[in-house]
Amino acid sequence: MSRPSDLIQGTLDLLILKTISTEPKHGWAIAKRIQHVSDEALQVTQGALYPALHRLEQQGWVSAKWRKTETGREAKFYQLTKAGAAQLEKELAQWERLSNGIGLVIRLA
Amino acid sequence: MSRPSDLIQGTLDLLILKTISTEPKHGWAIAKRIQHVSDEALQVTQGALYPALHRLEQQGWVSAKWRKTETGREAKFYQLTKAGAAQLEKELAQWERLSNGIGLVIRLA
DNA sequence: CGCGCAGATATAAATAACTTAGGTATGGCA
DNA sequence: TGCCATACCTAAGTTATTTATATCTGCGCG
Repeated sequence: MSRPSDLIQGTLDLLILKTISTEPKHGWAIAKRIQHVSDEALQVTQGALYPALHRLEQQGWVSAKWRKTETGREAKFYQLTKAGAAQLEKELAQWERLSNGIGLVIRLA
Repeated sequence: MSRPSDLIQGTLDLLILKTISTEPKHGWAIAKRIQHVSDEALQVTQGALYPALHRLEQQGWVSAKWRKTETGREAKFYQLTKAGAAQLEKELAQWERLSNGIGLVIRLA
């Protein structure tokens, strides 16, 4: 089918929201974090990352502020909003339901 | 913004291949089976189903034959080819890797 | 001191997979 | 006879991605 992507279509929002749920992070750090935490299974390219962040911001699920990183550079920090937290819950539930459904098909074919 | 779809993008091929891995089935039956086995979590609409079947056939992963169903109707039965079985293995491995990666992110944020 | 690289942002064009919305045909049953 | 469930199919539109390109800046190194 398509190229061996390192992302499951439609799960990026979930991944981003979850990744900033503990504390605000900037885009670059979010991508690195997802890669690292997933044990390198997932990879977030910049072409997917930034559009996704802008989408989330437009939906009001994250808010952005320019700030300095620990290394002294300017970066845009994204923070989960209240609506974003609610959305995260929804997406988590959706993911559980659907991925579990796929698990059933795989096991019971 | 992930409309509440009843399918995870990119997993339909896997679901179909797996569903016909035990015995050939026709399109309609494949869709019903996926819905049922997934405990109604997954839903395969016809607009997604038939293009997917044709894709799989073009790739040489399934072969199709017209035959009669148990209820005496003509239907197109899809059977997994050898290449299809190999592809199924690939997609299973890919799914395990990626969904596990998402699981990690969800748990370790 | 200049240069390149890693960190950091961003967008545009192309593509793939889906949703939505049609449409056709047939056998069985009320 | 007329409708419903079964069974097939396609086209147009939407969306999230991939691939490719572009820009800016601190820092380390020769």
